[in-house]
Amino acid sequence: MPRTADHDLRRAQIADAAHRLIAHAGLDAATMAAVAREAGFSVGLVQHYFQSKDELLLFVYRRTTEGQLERIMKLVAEGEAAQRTIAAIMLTGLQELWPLDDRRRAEYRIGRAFHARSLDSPTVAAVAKETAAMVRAQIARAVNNGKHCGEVEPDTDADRAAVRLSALVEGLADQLYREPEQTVNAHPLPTAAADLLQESLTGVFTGECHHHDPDWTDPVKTD
Amino acid sequence: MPRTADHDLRRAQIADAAHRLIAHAGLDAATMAAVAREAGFSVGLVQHYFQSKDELLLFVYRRTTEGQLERIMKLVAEGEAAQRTIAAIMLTGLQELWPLDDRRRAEYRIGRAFHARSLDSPTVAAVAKETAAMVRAQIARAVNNGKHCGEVEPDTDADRAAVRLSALVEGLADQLYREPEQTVNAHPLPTAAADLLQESLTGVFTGECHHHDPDWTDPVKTD
DNA sequence: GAGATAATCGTACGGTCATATGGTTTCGCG
DNA sequence: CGCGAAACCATATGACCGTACGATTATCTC
Repeated sequence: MPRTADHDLRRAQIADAAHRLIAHAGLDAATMAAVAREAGFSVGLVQHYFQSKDELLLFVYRRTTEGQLERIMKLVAEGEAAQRTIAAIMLTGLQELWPLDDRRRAEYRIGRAFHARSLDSPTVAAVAKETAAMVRAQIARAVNNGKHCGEVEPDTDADRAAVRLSALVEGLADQLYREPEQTVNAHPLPTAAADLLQESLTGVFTGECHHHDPDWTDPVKTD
Repeated sequence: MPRTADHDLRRAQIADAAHRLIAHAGLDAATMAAVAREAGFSVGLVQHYFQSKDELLLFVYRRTTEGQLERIMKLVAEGEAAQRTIAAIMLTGLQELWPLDDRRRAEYRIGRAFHARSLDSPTVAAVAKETAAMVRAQIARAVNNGKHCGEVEPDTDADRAAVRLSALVEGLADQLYREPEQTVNAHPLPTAAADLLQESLTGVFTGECHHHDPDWTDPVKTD
């Protein structure tokens, strides 16, 4: 057998290079040559690991959104362990989608770049749809779990709340990126946005938690 | 004096052609050659009326957002004339920003395409910022007028409400485009979104209107 | 250690795009 | 009329990009 290399590692290195380029200068800057240079490989090698540029870009997009979701899941698990209220956990978790530091700003830029691409690329659109559905489903699940533990009124419409909250989070993300310096009544926008999100969460999670359902972070079942 | 042509008309014809192309197939499809063909002119003529492609695209973007704002203003004026409540007028007006028919879908696609471009182009970003600020300012103004006529509690924070409402509208627009078929508790998403917006408006416009201030639609003063 | 094969590289090819340039047509006005 | 300038056109230019392809290198196995 011949020379070997860690296939997944190479793909990750290349994807990371593309990730950096897209975050720094947009999709147009992520040419095959630029990605190869950034990764420290030749163009031919990038081609060796990705059959086409589209495949590479889709891989990067998937990777980025999955990274975000995983980080949120981790925060949820930690909040769970610390016995925090569902509302408090969500307040922290959802802010992972906001451009509040370099890492999240990069993810936001990538998300928005691919969002535009999704308008004309069915494959990218599918990932965007999937991700959005995932976020909504997790929120809905959290609300439903809130019912079981007493944080949420039993007649609350979880799906409706999920649509509302995810829309608010997405819209605030755009504003935060566009006008980070903006102030609302002397509060910087990041603070104001967090307040608004908390307020909206309080509108749903009106009660106090009586017990913790350790399963509420489980993956959504499609039953 | 030499041959004459309606300069503004030509620019509008070219911009319309570009508008159609971007709406139909994205910014990448709007090449100089494609725009010229769509408009029925030669490439040289397009160059004659726009010094660069960037100038053309910025012109198209400006035109599109201004068109949206004008349409909203018109709806507001009509609602004013019909003595409708501020909340009702806003419910109608803000939906102009949602991709609910071909025209608005086209505008949404253009808005999102340029939104991505704004991440790396300061000039485009400036227009996006301007537009967002305009929308927010109009909402804040409407809320303040609501205070004068009794629809809004006097201690309501108008700026805060404007940030919240504009974020919700923007986020719902994305969901509406991404998953128009989505249903929330047996309601189609467009209906559910309108309900959600109305609900949020009702959260701000809690009272009844006692009189109409005919000036509340005036352009925002920067005093 | 030899050869087989994956890993890696460099480059060439075909296409597209924005822009530059020079020419042609049209028409207002003296 | 005729001429000059703007309106308009066709094509050349130079750059860049995604991909194809052949060559080279390194390492695992026997």
